[in-house]
Amino acid sequence: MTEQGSPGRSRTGGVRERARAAVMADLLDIAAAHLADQGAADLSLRAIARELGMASSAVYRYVSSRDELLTLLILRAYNTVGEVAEKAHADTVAGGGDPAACWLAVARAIRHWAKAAPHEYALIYGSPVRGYQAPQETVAAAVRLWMVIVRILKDAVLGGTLRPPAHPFQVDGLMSEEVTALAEGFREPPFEDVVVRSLALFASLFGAISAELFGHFVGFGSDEERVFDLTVATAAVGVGLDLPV
Amino acid sequence: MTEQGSPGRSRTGGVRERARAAVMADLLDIAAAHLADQGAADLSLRAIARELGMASSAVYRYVSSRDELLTLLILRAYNTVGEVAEKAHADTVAGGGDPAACWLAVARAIRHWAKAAPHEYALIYGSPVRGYQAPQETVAAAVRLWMVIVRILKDAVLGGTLRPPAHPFQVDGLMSEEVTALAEGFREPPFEDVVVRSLALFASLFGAISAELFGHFVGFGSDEERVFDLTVATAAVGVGLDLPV
DNA sequence: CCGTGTCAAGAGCAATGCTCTCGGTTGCGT
DNA sequence: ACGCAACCGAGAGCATTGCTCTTGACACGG
Repeated sequence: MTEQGSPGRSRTGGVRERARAAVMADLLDIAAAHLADQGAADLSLRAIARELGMASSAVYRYVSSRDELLTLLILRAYNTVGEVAEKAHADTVAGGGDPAACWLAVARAIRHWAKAAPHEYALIYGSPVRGYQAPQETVAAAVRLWMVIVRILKDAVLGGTLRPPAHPFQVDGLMSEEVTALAEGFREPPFEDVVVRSLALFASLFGAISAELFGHFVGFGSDEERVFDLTVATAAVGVGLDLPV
Repeated sequence: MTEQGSPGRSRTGGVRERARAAVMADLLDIAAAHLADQGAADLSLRAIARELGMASSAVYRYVSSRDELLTLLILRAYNTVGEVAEKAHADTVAGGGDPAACWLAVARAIRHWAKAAPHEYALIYGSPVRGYQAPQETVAAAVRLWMVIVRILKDAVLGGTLRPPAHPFQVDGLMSEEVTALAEGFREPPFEDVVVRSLALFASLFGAISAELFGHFVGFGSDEERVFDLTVATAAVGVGLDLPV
């Protein structure tokens, strides 16, 4: 962290840095594997070192602390979920789906990923770990999913498929400048409150997956996939999207 | 837990058991305090023993493992949130509020509790801890909140304030028997899909609080309370409740 | 009034995160 | 081409954790 990471003088891709990068990649892969089948709480630097064939102290050359490792894995997870969302969106658009179909596809895709990698999901959308506080890098990655939501809503407005709210919300000056800038196009009626409604989409997705994954919906429905679809669809109705379920 | 609760032979409140109960209460209080300001991950039996003035090994007379302590705290948290919800509901009903106002009040009350006790909230609604699996006892406590939701919806149907869905969902045989039994009264159109829609209410509440508490909405809105209100209200619109925001 | 059962203490084991120091190696600048 | 500085890995070590086992003491109840 001091300055060992970026040698500065050696601008050529030296042999040493290549080796370092390779070890780093191995380390991250092993860590991701451990995370995947044991969870974040049991992630042990010593165990990783063991599997890496190094002394436990040596891994500190690559990662300054356990928390930094977690941060790296968090970043990785955020980017994965961002890619999943973007891919599902692109695929649906390519298949001729309308915005509502897009949102359903994105929601399903993220749920699918979450069920396949529950510990990674929990790492980013569950309780934050120990004294961890999101570094600025993570927010950029985390915003990718929300950007997909905004894009879907924008397409719906432009395509005329977004049902205007029956009871619009008063949202003057509620959202921050950066956010309204990112969501350009939601200023005039009847869609001036869509930006804040997009958060409901986010929250419902997040809440539905967490509830299912963390066991709060156990025993409620026989077909969890359909329960999920309908849960997400209900929230979407409130935003003005009628999902094809 | 075994049979100590029902003394059997010593029907008189024995001195010994009284002392035991007192120590147990102290232990739980200290554990709750540690949980409150350090989080579940840092909860240490040794630290509790220290504060209790006992040897670390002695606490195992009262609690068989760290996980059992966590379970006890989880139970306590579930009951707290259940009480909070029930009280908010009762107060609003007493104040003459309609079902929509009830749901807003309940949602706000739970958010308020969550912000005051974030670690307890995370304990039950965040990522599940280590190898922990919810014992049967916890589900009864966890269901209290959902029962409040169902009651609100039932009152809305009976009072005629629940807007029928524009596009009803096909829900034949989707929900389990116990659940439909608990939510008696949601079988015939146009409200046959309200039970599954109630899960959307749950998920949106859960998702909105988690998102705010775990930092996923940082920098979005200037007034977090109002963002929360509108997020919950959006999902409620999808269920047929128009919250007074 | 004494035996039984409960309690607490202490030592100890296997882990963990992290630090420090010590050689060995590499590679860049002079 | 060489030497020094940076880098890298190993090992020992500290403080901490959960949990177990054994031992001694106390209190309660017959």
